[in-house]
Amino acid sequence: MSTRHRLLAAAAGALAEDGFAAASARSIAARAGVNQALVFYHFGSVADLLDAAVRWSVDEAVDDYRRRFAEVRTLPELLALGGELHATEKERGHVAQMAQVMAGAQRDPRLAGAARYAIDAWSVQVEAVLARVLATSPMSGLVAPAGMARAVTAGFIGLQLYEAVDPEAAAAAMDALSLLGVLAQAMEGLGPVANRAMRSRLERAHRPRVTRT
Amino acid sequence: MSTRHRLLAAAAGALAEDGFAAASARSIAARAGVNQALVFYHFGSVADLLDAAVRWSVDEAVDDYRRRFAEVRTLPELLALGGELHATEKERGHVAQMAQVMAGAQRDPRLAGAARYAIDAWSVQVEAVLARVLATSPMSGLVAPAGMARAVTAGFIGLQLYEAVDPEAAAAAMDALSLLGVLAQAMEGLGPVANRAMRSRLERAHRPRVTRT
DNA sequence: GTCTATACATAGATAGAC
DNA sequence: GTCTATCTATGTATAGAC
Repeated sequence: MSTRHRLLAAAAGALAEDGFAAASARSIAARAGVNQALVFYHFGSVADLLDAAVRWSVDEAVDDYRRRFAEVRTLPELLALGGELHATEKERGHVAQMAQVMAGAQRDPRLAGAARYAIDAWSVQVEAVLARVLATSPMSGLVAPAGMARAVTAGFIGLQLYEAVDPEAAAAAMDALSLLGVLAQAMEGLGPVANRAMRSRLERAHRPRVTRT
Repeated sequence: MSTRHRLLAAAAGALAEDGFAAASARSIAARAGVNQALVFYHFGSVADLLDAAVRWSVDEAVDDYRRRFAEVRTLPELLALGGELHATEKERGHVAQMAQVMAGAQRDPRLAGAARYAIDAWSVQVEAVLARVLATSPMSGLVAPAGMARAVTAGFIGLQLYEAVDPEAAAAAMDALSLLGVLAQAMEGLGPVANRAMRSRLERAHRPRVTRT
């Protein structure tokens, strides 16, 4: 394993486990078992290293899940996969890492670029699933899969942050969310008549956007 | 305005605008226009000041919205209020501040306490609305308002983080979310027969929890 | 490519004058 | 209560030996 590679992995780990604020050149180098100066030799700056590490590790993580996403056919399946992803990635730290990157990105444009890259990478997967899953639903054509996918991904990151703050409450939140999938799924099997009725209700309710004054 | 008070406000502002990593005793004191040593005189440590500032500012923010939450009667209204809150608080920085606190909380137990306090404060408001709004819905009794409220609040924070990373995409995500409210609202007006049908579908689908092997 | 050594900025925190 | 001055630790980054 090359030093460059070790630094990438160490930076990703430092972000996930120690957080953005503690991801210094010294702590990353120590984690990688190499000298601190090599951070600057290989990547120029800590920000550059973090940027590279996020892109690298997000590519790896998404690759691992690409097949799983492709198998999803229903919304509850998507939520089940989300729950599984939540559990696995809590150990591996990929999503926690993203949360840290997004927090750091609030003031660092370079990290913001990495965060955009990461969210897009995950969202593209979710979007493909949503487009497939919602095609036969009364919601089809009314909801933009791209926007919904971003909402799902961003919301998921919020939940991941919450997980570290209050594990029990976060678990209760995940449980409650599973109902949304059940709800959408229940709409699927309504039959053509009820389906059309539901759809017309949705269209009528959706057009005049809700505005409060 | 007392020095103590100025420090609280400055700490809240530093968190929201400069981020957790940049919220140092010196930068906060500069923002408050007081000497750096006063942070330690009044609060003992930076972590203690941040903790106090978060609790103080969350109490203020929630107070501002208490009445508005109490007026909400439907899910689309809740989402509309959420959108408005998103817009106003982006300027005031209360939710961005929470995002920073949650990011910092990943490794700092004291900040984790503040984060729990903050999420609970918002969630209690959301929970009351959800309990009221869902009472007449086919979902009543199936979804735990407490868990759902936490999911909404945590997800909202994720969206707020996303806002700084990719404003256009975040706006698209908010738009897509508004459909969820419309969806639930459309279920409300289905009439008693369809309502019961929907409810039985939900109950059947919900009981045997979706598990993938 | 990797190391040691070091320059320099900024962090948290405290002592003591006022 | 507030200030100046200072200690100490840690951060980024670079120069130069190997």
